[in-house]
Amino acid sequence: MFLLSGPTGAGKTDWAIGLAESAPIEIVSVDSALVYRGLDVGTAKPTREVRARVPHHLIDICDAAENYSAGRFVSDALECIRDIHARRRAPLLVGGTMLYLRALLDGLARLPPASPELRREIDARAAAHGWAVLHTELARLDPAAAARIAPNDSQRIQRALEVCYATGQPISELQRATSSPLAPFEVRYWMLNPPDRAMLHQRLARRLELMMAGGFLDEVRRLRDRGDLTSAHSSMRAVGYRQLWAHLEGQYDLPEAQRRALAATRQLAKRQLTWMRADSRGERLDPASRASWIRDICHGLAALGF
RNA sequence: GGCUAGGUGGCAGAGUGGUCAUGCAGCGGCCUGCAAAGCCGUCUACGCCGGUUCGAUUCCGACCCUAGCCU
Repeated sequence: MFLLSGPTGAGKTDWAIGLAESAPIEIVSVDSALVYRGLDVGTAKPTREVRARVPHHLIDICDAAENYSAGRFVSDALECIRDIHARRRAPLLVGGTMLYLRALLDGLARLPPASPELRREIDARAAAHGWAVLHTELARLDPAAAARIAPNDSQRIQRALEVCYATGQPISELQRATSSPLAPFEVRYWMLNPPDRAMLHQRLARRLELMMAGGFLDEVRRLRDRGDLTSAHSSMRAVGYRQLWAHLEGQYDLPEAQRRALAATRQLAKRQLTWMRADSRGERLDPASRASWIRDICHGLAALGF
């Protein structure tokens, strides 16, 4: 099986589709935003036509009001991989959600899933007393976790407390043991690495222009008009959606929203590049080497009898 | 030409005779079930020239530029 990651806008999707056109592969998306139905333009989701031609998985698998998670991703992805293998084809996992990728590569500890009740309760206490107080409480329950988590890092403090309450054990203890769910497979892992940041920024700007021209704002308006979504849903916290939502709420004008959306996109790409730099496992690919990459994989697959 | 206000880091915007504004962007980093999230760290600033001073971005003078008003 194959893994292809890279920052947003690097062209991962094009590569994957290019490969799928000449190799017996199916694409498994590794992307926390593509899972949501109704988020199309702003996520640069592969079109229906493309998906009719090349099998894609883990796209449009949940409602925008749901909260998908890394845990669900790992089991969903493993199921996809098994199915694709059963069809005598090779899975190509493609995406830029680095936590998901890492969860697959390194495994996730056996932790309880999110508990909406506990989170609500923790949020309420944070609103009343501040996160610093909860961090102090964490320091009492799980000193090792508290030492690693910044006093301001609301999300991780919440998760650590949630796990402590739910299991009665410190999260730092439970996180100790993990094993790679990909261990049984032969994996090749590539990272698409744009050599020039300025050029990537240009691409991102151009892509956002195209999204705006392609009805991005209407898409967000439609989602907002459903009435059951809020800016707190993970789907609406996605890059671009958040800023356009805020604009529709009257927080700033459209040019400002677009400016902020673009900045958020650049920051996303930067964080993805940071993950990539820290990961020595993947082979770095230059965007110019697409044709030879495809050729090599085709040869490799042919040798394996595909 | 005269008067007035002002010229602060990529942008916005405080302030002070000798340590630090701050926010945004940028850059670097962290990352175990919300991750397109959340968080941490970080940069060359004081228009120009001279003067006062132990020391000036801050005080004084000239000059340049900008905005408004006047002729």
